Amino acid sequence: MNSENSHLRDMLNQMGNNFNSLQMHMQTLMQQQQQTDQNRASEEEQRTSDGLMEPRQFMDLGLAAAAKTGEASLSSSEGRNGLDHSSATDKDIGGGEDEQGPENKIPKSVDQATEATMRKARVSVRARSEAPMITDGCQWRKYGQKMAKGNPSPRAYYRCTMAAGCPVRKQVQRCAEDKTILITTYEGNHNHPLPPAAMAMVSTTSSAAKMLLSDSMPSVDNLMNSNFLAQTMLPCSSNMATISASAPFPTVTLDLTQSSNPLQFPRQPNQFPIPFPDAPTVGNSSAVALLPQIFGQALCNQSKFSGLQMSHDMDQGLPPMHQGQLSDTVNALAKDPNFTAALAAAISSLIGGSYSNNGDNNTNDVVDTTSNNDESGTTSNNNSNDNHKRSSSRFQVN
DNA sequence: CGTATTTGACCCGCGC
DNA sequence: GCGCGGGTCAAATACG
Repeated sequence: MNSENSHLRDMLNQMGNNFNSLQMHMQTLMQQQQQTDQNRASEEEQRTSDGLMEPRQFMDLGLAAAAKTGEASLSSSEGRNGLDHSSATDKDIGGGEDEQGPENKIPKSVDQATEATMRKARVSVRARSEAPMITDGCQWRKYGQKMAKGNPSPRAYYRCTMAAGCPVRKQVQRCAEDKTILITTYEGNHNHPLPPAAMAMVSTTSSAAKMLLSDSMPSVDNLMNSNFLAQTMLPCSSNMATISASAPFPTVTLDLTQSSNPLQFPRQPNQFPIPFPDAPTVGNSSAVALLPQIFGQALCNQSKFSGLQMSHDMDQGLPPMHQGQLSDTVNALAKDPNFTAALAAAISSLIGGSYSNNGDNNTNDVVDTTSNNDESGTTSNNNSNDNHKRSSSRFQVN
């Protein structure tokens, strides 16, 4: 076990280094790409405003409209919240998007754009759970509850109480179609250190959020095309993760339910699936065992997505460096749930650390990946320390 | 008694 | 301008 452990540590170090270099390379390339995209998008916008048909045949027109309005409402909502005025003023002052030449479009850097959207990005997780709220390692305080339209179950609003002034909030609601499914939507970034259990989860879906944002921010075209590519190049049946460009904010949906009935949760027409290969089946009692596989798939997906985007955005295309290596590793590890739980936490923490090293300190969109099934009762929230301890020890690496 | 939850009121954006 | 719906606030209440 020790030798294997050290061997795996080495592998993790290697992966971390590779990831860092890949991440930096990708950022550099994306910055270059955005310059050209800005110009091209502006030209295309002018053409379409002249009454020409949209050339994107595969694209849902509703989604296109939603994505565009989403971009606009994003700016306004940013301004309302007073979180980032700098990014909002550009477009607000500019007024309309028409009649502006390419030189009038202020090219926002990828970092700026991603950071701004990151605050508004949402990560939604669907998980089967009988408990009223799934445990994610953070402490939450309920501050509201509303009946949402079209859903008989109430929607609960929680605020992170691990640190004073932490802006992270989450909404918890049961699925209207299947009440055993708990939909947890996270918004915001933690401004405080997180316990290991939370870190592991944060890192995983922070990757998903980053994937979405880095992809969708530069232009709507990128969002459309890369998702289209993901759909066509990975024609798997599972409906594991979904990127929604529907306004007002970009949302990553991680579906941990793996419903046996694909018709049970009809996909919204303006959502594009990102299928994962070999997705596991999750039952009510095995959600915890799913965790390492979720991590693995998030990592795997991130790698694949990078590859997709690169090959699409850049003519020469950057090889998906660690794709095969990573998926092999993950698949192998996934066969031992006990060990992989710890390992997955280490992997995700490593990746989370690499983000921090890139000057992205608090871009952690937390996501539940566990279902707390050992709770009884349906009206009480469980944020007890017992759960924290259980979760922490579950992911500890010796 | 301190803390967490409940719940009606309130605010705000959006569509008509 | 008005109504609706989503989100938040805060006083009242419950709980340990």
